[in-house]
Amino acid sequence: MIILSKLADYGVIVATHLAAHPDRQATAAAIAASTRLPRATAAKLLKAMAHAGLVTATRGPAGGYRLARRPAAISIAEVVAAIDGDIGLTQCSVHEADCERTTYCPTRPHWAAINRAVGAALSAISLAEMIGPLAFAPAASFTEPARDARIFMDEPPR
Amino acid sequence: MIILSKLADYGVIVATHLAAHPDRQATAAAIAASTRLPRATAAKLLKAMAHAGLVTATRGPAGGYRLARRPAAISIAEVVAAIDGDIGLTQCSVHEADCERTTYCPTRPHWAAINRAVGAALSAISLAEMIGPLAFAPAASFTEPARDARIFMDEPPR
DNA sequence: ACCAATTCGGACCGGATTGGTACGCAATAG
DNA sequence: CTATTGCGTACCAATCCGGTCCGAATTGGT
Repeated sequence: MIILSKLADYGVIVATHLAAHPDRQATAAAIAASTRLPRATAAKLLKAMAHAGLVTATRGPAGGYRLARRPAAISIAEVVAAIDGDIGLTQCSVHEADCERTTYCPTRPHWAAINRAVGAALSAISLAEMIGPLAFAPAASFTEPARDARIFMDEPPR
Repeated sequence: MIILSKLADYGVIVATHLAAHPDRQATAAAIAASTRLPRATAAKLLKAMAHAGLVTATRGPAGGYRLARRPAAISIAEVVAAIDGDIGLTQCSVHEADCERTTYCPTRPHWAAINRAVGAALSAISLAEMIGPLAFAPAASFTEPARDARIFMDEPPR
């Protein structure tokens, strides 16, 4: 199974590209060319990110997109959430109301915990870190998972 | 965005139900009734798990399903993988060949690391733990994920 | 001050994947 | 032998994803 949608994946690529040139103002077409993505798709992604406040857009000639904050202040989780919506493992993590099993399903509280762990993993890495070489723990400690805990937690979110 | 597919979610519910009664031999119909799932769907899930070797099936009258191992020896990751296939964040994590961006895309190594983290989170919890109360650290340190953000679990859109 | 080029913004549509179902076959216990 | 149960295949429906189109806003030139 693939966790991230293609669009979310592309969105991170676009955001990373913007982070690599934080000073320049780039048009949607230029970004599409640089990332080898279809123009319309890149435009759609940028639109979503602008809506979420991650990038600022200026119209008219000499317009274009630019990151709204410093690359180090934008996490992967935010980019993904801007495109695909909030992150949740299961249906009931996102729409609690839709799950009529709430009362007797014993798995729900556990999902919430795993949920936070996954979210933390995506929140812990910023666009700035995405540009350079591996900047955070290479997860060597995860090869043997060892229950009980603190799964990702060797990486305090800054 | 929802990470687990509905079927994978259901699969965990079914597996958890089996783990709650490890001695009993349960028919697909009985499991479906207990979990309030459609019979055909439950059967499909059980078949997939049997194929992956997580449950054993015996046919004929008085047949049914049973966990192949002790509940503590089956991880959530295995159940999910049995139904949805291997876990990967992005397309290129699963089919490396399909990504022609391999050479210049700077984000790929990072994905692999996050990938391991997610996999570890799902591998770290077993069916046995899924039955009882929260058995591992609820990741309380991440409840405030950083900066403005508040990415998860609040639920604004729509 | 107007016009026009350029750029973003929202609505729409086709297609693929997923979720769910139905039917016929194989195996086993009574 | 027969009834019950799982096994496999094939099929249908629906949601969601990915992509394209056309309209709205803004700046720069004239």
